[in-house]
Amino acid sequence: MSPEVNDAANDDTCGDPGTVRPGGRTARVRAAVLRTAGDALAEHGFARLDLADVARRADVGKSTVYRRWGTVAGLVADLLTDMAEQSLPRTETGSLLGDLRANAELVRSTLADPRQGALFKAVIAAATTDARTAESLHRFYEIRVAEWAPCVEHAVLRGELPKGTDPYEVIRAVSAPLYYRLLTSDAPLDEAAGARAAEAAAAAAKAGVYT
Amino acid sequence: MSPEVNDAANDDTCGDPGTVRPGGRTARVRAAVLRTAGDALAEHGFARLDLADVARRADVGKSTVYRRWGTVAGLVADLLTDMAEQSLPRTETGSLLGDLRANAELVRSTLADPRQGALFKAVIAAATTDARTAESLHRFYEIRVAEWAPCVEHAVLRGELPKGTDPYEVIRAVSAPLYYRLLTSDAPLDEAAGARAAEAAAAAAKAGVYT
DNA sequence: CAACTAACGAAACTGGAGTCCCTTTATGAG
DNA sequence: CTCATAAAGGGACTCCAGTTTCGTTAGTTG
Repeated sequence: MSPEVNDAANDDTCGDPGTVRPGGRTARVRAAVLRTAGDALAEHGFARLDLADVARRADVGKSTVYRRWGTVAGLVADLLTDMAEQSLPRTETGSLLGDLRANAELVRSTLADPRQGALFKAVIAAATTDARTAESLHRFYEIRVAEWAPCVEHAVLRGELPKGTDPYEVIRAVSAPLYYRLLTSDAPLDEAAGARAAEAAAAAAKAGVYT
Repeated sequence: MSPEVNDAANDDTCGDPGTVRPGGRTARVRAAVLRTAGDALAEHGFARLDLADVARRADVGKSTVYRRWGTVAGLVADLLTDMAEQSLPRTETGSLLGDLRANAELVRSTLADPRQGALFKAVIAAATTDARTAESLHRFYEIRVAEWAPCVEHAVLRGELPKGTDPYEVIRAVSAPLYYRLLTSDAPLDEAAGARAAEAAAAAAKAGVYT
């Protein structure tokens, strides 16, 4: 199913729809569909998302959506790629704890926001279903983590953390408890939770757990 | 929809199907359906689970499944209730780090197991869709966390941790990075990851983060 | 500014998930 | 053991998500 890469003799311009002629209309359709998909995901969650409804709400032909994205999982994967491209600026406070607190607060406020929180939940749920979607999700988080890793590297250079500390693991340690709470508990994601996440990661890193 | 509790004048024996006459056949059907549902969830994930297929594979009438559980979310909620009842024994090693390591290894090996890991992913995904399912999931984790909280309480009594440490938060801190890795990364959940999770939680707790 | 064609849109079609209704089974009470 | 009925089973029916087809629109190229 779907246009796949054929064995040989296929060196002509044959890509997925949207890649060969990415002109104005195509881009407009993509933007409208992705925005609508985000809204629908945040509203009804991943399971109740059907492409026909997205097409209707985005004022786009139903067959267009099915042709370009095919399945819910495929659409979510593309949405994640789009989200990964929108990079957020990182603040630098000068101390490890300050930086981790800033990161924790950014993550916390995002997840605590009703729309964004629901969207992230839906996207994580979608990734459990489809391998391609999972790959997109993993790449998304890899990019986000990499954006904040320099904070930890600087802390190592300043001597705040032991040499050989894995910067990625420290950043992940900040997010982990927030996501865990979002998914497995109904407790609110308040600012105290964010602060605790940052402090715990800093304490563990200073103890040399992530070397 | 579904038989709900009516306001008044409903004091006769009117419960959801399966509660009034929970005899052999009814219990057998429930067991068969839940087992099959677990298998199907682990195999295809939450999105591709349809009750008709579960009924077929469980050798149970389709209408029976729809009558008793109604929706995929309802079935998963019941499955979670069933899982919560199967309590796992807790080991006690005598030191905080030892206990947390044991807990981490239990969680890690469960999530790393292909079938169990996929099942947990699916169940978490299902909970993002339906409020009742989410409630069941939250209760499940509350029970599991409560089972291990005494380890932390004992550590406080032994003087290993500062007074006023929240036992639940420490136990959650052990699981969080493992679940975060399961859901947002394709890195394997090896034993080192489990050990690190335990050590990080212990270090943070000793630093007084969870007071 | 044509001509070409990639991509979109409208509408008919289809298969299977979910519903309904009636029949059969077997549980639990007397 | 017998009876009343809770619950399961079977199968026809409905409805809509997803597919297919074909005509239309609008980027792209020379």
